[in-house]
Amino acid sequence: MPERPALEGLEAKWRDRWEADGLYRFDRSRPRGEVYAIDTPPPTVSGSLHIGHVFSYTHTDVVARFQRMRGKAVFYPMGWDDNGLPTERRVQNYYGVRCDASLPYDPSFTPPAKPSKQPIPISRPNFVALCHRLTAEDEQAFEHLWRYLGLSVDWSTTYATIGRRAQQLSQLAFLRLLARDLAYQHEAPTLWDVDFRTAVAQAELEDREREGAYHRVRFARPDQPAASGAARHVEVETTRPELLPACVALVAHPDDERYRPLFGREVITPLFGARVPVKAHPLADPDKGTGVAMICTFGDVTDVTWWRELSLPVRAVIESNGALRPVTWGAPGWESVDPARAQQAYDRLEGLSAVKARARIVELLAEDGALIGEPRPVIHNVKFFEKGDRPLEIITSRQWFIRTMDFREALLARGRELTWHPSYMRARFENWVNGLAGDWCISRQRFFGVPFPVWYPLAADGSVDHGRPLVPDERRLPIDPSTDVPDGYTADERGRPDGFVGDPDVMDTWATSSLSPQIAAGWEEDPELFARVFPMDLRPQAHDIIRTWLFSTVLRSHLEHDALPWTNAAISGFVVDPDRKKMSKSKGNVVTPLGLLEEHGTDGVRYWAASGRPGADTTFDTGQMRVGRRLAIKILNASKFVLSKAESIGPVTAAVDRGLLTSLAQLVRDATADFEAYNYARALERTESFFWFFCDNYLELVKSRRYGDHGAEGAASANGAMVVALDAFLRLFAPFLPFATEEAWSWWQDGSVHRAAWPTADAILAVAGDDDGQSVRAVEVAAQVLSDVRKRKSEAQRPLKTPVRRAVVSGPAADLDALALVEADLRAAGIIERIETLPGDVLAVDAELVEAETPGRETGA
RNA sequence: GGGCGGUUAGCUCAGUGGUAGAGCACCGGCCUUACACGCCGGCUGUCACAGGUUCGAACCCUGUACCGCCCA
Repeated sequence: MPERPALEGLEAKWRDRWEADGLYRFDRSRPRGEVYAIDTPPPTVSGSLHIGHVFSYTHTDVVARFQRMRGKAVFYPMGWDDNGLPTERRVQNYYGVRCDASLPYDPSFTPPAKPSKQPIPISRPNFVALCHRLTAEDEQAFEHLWRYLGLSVDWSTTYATIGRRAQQLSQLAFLRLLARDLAYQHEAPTLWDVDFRTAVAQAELEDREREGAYHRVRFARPDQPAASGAARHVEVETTRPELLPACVALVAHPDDERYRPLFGREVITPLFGARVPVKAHPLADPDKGTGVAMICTFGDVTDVTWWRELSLPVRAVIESNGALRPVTWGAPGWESVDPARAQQAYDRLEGLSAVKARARIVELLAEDGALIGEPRPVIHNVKFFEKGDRPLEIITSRQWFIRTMDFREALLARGRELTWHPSYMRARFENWVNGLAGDWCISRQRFFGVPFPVWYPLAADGSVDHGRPLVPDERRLPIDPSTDVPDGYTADERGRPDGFVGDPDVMDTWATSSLSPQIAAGWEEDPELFARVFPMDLRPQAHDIIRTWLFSTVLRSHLEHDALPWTNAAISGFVVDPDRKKMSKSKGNVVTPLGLLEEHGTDGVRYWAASGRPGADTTFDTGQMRVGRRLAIKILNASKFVLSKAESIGPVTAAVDRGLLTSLAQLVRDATADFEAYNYARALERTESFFWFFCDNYLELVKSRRYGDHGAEGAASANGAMVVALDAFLRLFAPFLPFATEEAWSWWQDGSVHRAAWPTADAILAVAGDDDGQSVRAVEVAAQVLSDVRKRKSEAQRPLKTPVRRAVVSGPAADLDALALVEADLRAAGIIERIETLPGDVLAVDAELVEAETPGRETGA
């Protein structure tokens, strides 16, 4: 036991000891009922660690430590999410390279020491190798922080979402779904990012407000004879006039009297002279614009709905890079009343991006006289890929999907079966499931990801036969169809007529992350482990990815195992700055986690994090970290005091001691109930509050007695109670403040506090003996009187060691009886020479201090 | 526009029907032999607003305002 206990250095000391002792190793010999399994969120290693990570991972660790102390074998793996776009982007910037899938593998390639300005094009295998190389470095930095934070992860159980095992399982699970027709391939309009040139899923969308303008455009009505006097035009407002060549119909609400006469008739598009029908559909909003809208293939998701439900043809103009593609007007599907004029107009748009084409077509329409008035500016919501910079387009392409819509009701039922902490977070899940618009698109046209384990036969004419995919035997997985060869073929048949070709796509990262429980639990690889840990007990995560990670994991588990992947979901909030804004890099308000841990001590930072209730957004507050640090130091000092003269331990007989332990037993009950309800913050608050009472009042009350001033028996009772209390406090605080508690524990106990049993009320009450309520009251009365005496001294501005000549305590008889039990302790703690009592209604104290000595003249400055 | 959460002391937050709380900050005092990284004491309120239920409401119900998040 050190002379002056300190927190400095405890993190490194215990981190190394825990690792050496294998303290957090999972004991896989234990039966399922004695296991607590956690589906840890794999952090994105290409991103930077921020305070939000420290916050939410601490919550999980607190729960893990509690469960471990309750005797569970805790399965607490760590994954690294290195799969997908964020890594690609980081590798591109870090090494100055660009992936070109058409290049052959160069085994001798090494990246330049300094990234060149002009990105070096490299093959996909070379690019993937660099991804693996960089993520390996990133993982080390993450692991260092996690260990410094004291996460009780079993570091022998790690996985990476791009690792061999994750690839194998992603492919295996995909093939199983394919065999059951739960995964399918389909050519359909799909959300598309024109910069990343990939499909994206509904879950990856976000709305952003953008400035736009309504352009009023005039369509001709050939059904009205020139002489009739009726309107010969119909006017449409659109924010995307550049899609006019892709217009396939107009649409209005079925009840809209203005347009009812037009339904079933045709109008003619300006500039391009295409005849398009006017249709009725309830999704058309009579209050928007002129009440009649253009249906283009495809301007937005509503266009897709109209196109499908009204059985319209496709006339697509946007290419995968976002530019307007070449079109031959007059050809089948591009009929026009004046093909030459249409071509002339279109030639001025071809090759332009959507934004440039918009400006150009506005000029053309104005020249033509088809543009009515000036464009009317609006602020409207535009759909973006959450990682993208330009608005999403909708492009028809061949993609892989997992069936989702068929299971809407089943998923809602799974959501009800899951226990949510806090419970109201389930509404987020239900909102999302109810709002699903289509099956889950899982294919991405990218490079760094899990490939689809599929090839296609080539026909004699070289065309790809997507209808008969070639799949490998499961035992071959993982495979890369761009280098591996399907059974029955040879490598030189790749790309040749009657040969084969690999599927070029990779899977959405969520298609892998949604299998995190299966990957960690050894599905189809380690059946014994899998049976012990799956379904898991806990999924901890933040609320922003309920629609992605939580949803997709529930879906995969439902489809594959007909079960929930876990029984509890603990949803943590965000860390916000004092203005209630989310802390994020783009807002420039992030702080480096390691610096915080060093400044305030890990226990101090963990205290702040653990004070955040499940689901609650929590203010970044270094003040709370300082409070936590102070608490950790207090634990060390109080431990030192309790242990310093604790040789004589005997039966706990004194009223103060018995009362303290009786209250402590209640604390243990309450804190345990809090933990069982995942309300760790409440458990911490209770424990902390009682601990300060223990230090400030109980320890002061028994100090004199435990030093032997009132005989050996009294000292033995005090020591007995203090040691029991300290033992319980260290255990109760251990999940929150693992370093300070372990340090204090090591001064007098064998083994680690983190492997010690969670305290029980019964064990403490066995020491305290039967309580008639009087001993608990005696402690309260003593604390009250002591406080009043201190107040008297404080108001007189006298030192606390000033003796009290006489204290008159008035109060109800029961309180005065209780007082008698603690009088000796109270007189010693308050330095009270004599205590007198008077009957009264409420407890009150009148204290008379000894006279102040005549202050002698101070000498010196 | 829909859903969810929040609004309590200067700040950060507890508080599920029974006398409004804690910590921080602030002010004053104390080197009391575990701790000056400490201790003692003090100050601080229209519990967002308006109705309702109840013997009694910060808490339950209805509505409003504002803040935040999610989804259209």
